[in-house]
Amino acid sequence: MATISHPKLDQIALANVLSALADDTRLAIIRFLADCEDRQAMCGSFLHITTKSNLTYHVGKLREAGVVRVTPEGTRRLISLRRGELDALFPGLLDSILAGIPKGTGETALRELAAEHREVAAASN
Amino acid sequence: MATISHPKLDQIALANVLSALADDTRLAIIRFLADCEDRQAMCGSFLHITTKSNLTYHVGKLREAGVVRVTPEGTRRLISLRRGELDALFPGLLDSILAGIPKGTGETALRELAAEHREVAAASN
DNA sequence: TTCAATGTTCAATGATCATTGAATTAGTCG
DNA sequence: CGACTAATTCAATGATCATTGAACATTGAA
Repeated sequence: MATISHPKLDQIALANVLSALADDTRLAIIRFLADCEDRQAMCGSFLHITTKSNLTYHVGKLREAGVVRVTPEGTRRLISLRRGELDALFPGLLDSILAGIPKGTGETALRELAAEHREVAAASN
Repeated sequence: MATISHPKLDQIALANVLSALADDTRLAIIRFLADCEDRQAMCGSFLHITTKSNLTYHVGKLREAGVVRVTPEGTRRLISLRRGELDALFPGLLDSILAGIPKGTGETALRELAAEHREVAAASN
């Protein structure tokens, strides 16, 4: 496989970053990564969220938007937040988003969100 | 038309807000609104960005996500950022996004993009 | 070399998106 | 009333999205 490509700093666009983060699955991923601090996670760390091929898809989105860095290491891929770079480009953005992710986004959250959805849908008209 | 509906605070979800802001047209709109400070803008204020019916669409998106408040006033609709409410829910989010919107997003950008397009089209011949 | 573990690719599906323009509603003023 | 302004609705289009599962590729280790 060709080497994994990442956007350079000047190729990271706000709209793309927002678009990449505008999804519960991907919010769950970066929330997990933020908790990992320095230690890096691999794709398999997120299997509680969704399936493997779906993770490939979502991690790819995050990578292309410049949110995440993916490093091959043996048979795995180590994934880390591009925190410093994002902070430099959009100060405060990542922090405010991480702080705003509802607790439980991901696995268990799916059922909860489904319930919420029904309530909201019912209430909002 | 039935009264215009807006989500309540507890109905404003991060993913929806991000999704609403993940678009250059809508970024241009909120950038304009932020400049307006207290004074409110109407839909017509954005006709330099795109067409009327397209504005209805985008303003609707922003409203449903809870980013913007729309108030009928005579034959117009006054549009304002729900700044205080968003700041309370997601401190720092709106500011960091507003600060990160590239200068020229909107109108002028359209011409630039069109120029780019022509170049690309010309180059691929 | 064979195996198991880890991810990727691909095609298909259904959903949602952004854009367009014509027709329409709604409010205001002469 | 009738003309005017502001904005919405609607249908159509093409694009992109998220999800799924089966088949494939890569690596390290037995």
